[in-house]
Amino acid sequence: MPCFELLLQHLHSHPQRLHQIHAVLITTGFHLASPPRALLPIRQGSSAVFFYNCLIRACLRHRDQPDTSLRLFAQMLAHGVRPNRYTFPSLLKAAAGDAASSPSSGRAIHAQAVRRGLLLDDFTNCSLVDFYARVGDLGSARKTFDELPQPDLASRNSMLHALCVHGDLAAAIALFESMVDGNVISWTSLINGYARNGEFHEAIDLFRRWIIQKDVPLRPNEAMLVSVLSACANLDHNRALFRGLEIHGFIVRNEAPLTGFVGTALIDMYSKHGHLDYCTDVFQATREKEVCTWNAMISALARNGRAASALQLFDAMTASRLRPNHVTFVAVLTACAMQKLVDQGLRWFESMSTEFGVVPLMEHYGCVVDLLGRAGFLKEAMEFIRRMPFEADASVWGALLGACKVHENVQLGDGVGKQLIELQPWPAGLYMVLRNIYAGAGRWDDAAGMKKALQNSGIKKPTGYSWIVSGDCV
DNA sequence: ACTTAAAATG
Repeated sequence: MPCFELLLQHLHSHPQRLHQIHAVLITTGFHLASPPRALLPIRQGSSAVFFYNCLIRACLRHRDQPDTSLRLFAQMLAHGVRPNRYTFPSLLKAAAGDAASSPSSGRAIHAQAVRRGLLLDDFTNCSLVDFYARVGDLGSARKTFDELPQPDLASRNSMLHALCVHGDLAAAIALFESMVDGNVISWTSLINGYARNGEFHEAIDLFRRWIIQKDVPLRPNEAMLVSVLSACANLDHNRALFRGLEIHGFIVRNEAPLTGFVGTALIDMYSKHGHLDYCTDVFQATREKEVCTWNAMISALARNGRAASALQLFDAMTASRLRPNHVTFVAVLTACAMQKLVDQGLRWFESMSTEFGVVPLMEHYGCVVDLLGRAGFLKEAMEFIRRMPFEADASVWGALLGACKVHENVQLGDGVGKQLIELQPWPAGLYMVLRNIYAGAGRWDDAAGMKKALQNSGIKKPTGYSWIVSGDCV
């Protein structure tokens, strides 16, 4: 196998070729074969570490090869190649993105890092904290972090993000406020933490606080803009629209580039507040449209009663080389449901997997049930649920229930309601739909029972919330 | 020559 020597030399002069080389190695199954035979020529020495580090890094781009990074790591140990400080950050990142990873694989890597004396390396520590948080073990992330004598800014930002993701906002705020050297990433993490935990006002306020910081050179930052705009989109209040408009103005004034993601966030924000004309403007002004930008615009049209235009835009999207994803098809099926285009909707549902390779998720089944149900094909919707490849969840039954309500089919609605009783916990809107069905049929006792059940469940009924309007996928 | 922290559409 002297070819590996050649490969290594080639890598020295053409590092950008790494991905091609890695792809070839994967497809030929080389580095997955038993260790000693396949990679014999690169046993020890500094170039071997470099080679492994590069390959492990390449795993980050090849998502389709699960646990390859861990195999590579095991293999390098088996070869007696010693991992160094460049090894662990990539390894941990790759392992965290691997669905099969668990805290225990992290602990094995962690132990190796300790053995290699890398606990003084900021990069490795930061990656460890991040890894534990990403595989859902906040306790270990916290413990690792707390044991660092002097965590650097990146490690603190990692911890901050971890706390936000796991919903421990109090601890996140405490950490944030203790940081005198917080940077844009720290601010973005907490703004996003507020937003994803439903504290939209706080997210917007923190963004404004950041703007007021005069001594910091304000370079508008894409992640921060996206986070705060999504807070404006999700806040169901007129004030939120004005805040969104302000931020849009801020973007224009500061000549922040209207990237695909910022454009997406703006379209979504205007769409949720019913300003379809602004959505169109932003969509046109966004130069490099991402798939999500198209999705946001298609949903905006569908949501604001322009289903035909939504379907036209979907055609335009497929006509360009972009690949629609599962979100695209939620939007398309929603548009079909609103226009009662049953045949067309069913055709798209069929072709999404056969033609576009997008496997339908629960949401898509919910959309089809909504599509059939709205058009009055209640029996067919029921039949469709029976033939689903997996158990329908509350959102799917809820779509059918909504249709029962619209078409005043108390008998089926009653049956569906009984089905739903099996599925806990109920979404808040469900109680009200059931109540209305019973009330519409004059079954006041049952209706009152539902209202009582809602109160007992302790769920707050969101104001202005309607199961029917929000559609198929609640 | 190889390493760390933030973001979105349903």
